[in-house]
Amino acid sequence: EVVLNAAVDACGKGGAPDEAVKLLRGMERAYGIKPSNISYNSAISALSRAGRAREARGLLKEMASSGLKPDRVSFSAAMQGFAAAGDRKNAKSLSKEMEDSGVGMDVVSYGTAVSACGRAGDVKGALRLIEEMESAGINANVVVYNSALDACGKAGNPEAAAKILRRMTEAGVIPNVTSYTGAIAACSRCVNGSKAIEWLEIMSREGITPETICYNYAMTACGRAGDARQAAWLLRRMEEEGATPNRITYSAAMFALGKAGRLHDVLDLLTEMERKGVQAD
RNA sequence: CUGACACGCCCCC
Repeated sequence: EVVLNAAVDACGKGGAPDEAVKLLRGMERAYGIKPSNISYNSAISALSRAGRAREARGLLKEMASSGLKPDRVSFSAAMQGFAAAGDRKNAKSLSKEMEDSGVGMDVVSYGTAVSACGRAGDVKGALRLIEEMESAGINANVVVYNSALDACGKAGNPEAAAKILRRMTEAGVIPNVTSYTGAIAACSRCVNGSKAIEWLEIMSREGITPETICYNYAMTACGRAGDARQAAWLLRRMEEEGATPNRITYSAAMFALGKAGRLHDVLDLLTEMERKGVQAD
């Protein structure tokens, strides 16, 4: 039984949702083992991960009609399929069903709902959910705030990001790299390279070492702002600071340089990536 | 043994 559940989970994580569902269906027939909540949850999660949200929700329904009681994990796993697509409506309707069926929302299910807003760039919706969870006595954690920051990133709203960073700090939640990445992404979206660089400095000062992704967003910001010098400077700077440029870094740098007409520099970078063994595409 | 967070170009916004 544990073995079969682990197998269902492994199929899901390995990107084989159909196998996961097949195993779930075969459990009773081939092994005489009734699928448990964990079996269903693993299969639901497999479908959500594959972007098949409606089928995931279908399994959730089926679970209820087959005499099992969907739990918090079942609902969050199904919600995740919609959340990943930024489908707030369906995510919300599942959270409603969750409460209606007597399964309370917890920090993870709220986190999933906030991430639906995050992907959709819906800062207001994200903040509303945070208020709601706090008034329900559930404290938002760093993941929840990060999802709200992701909304600021997608919406290109660095002011809102600054506000959320302040707010989480006041609530005793320490921002991490992902948190600052949201703020930098917001600058990138709104074409503000120098503000992005400011955030890089702020986070370093706070003792959080910027990772490659942070520089990538900052370079994209510079590129969009038409500031190829800053982008090129960031590329050198990140290496000095110990961050490793990846394929996305180079494409952001090349985008910035190309836009400024510095084609020789673009070609130089291509050579440099090859020399460093970064795969071009 | 099961659930939530971040990256380019193009497209969308």
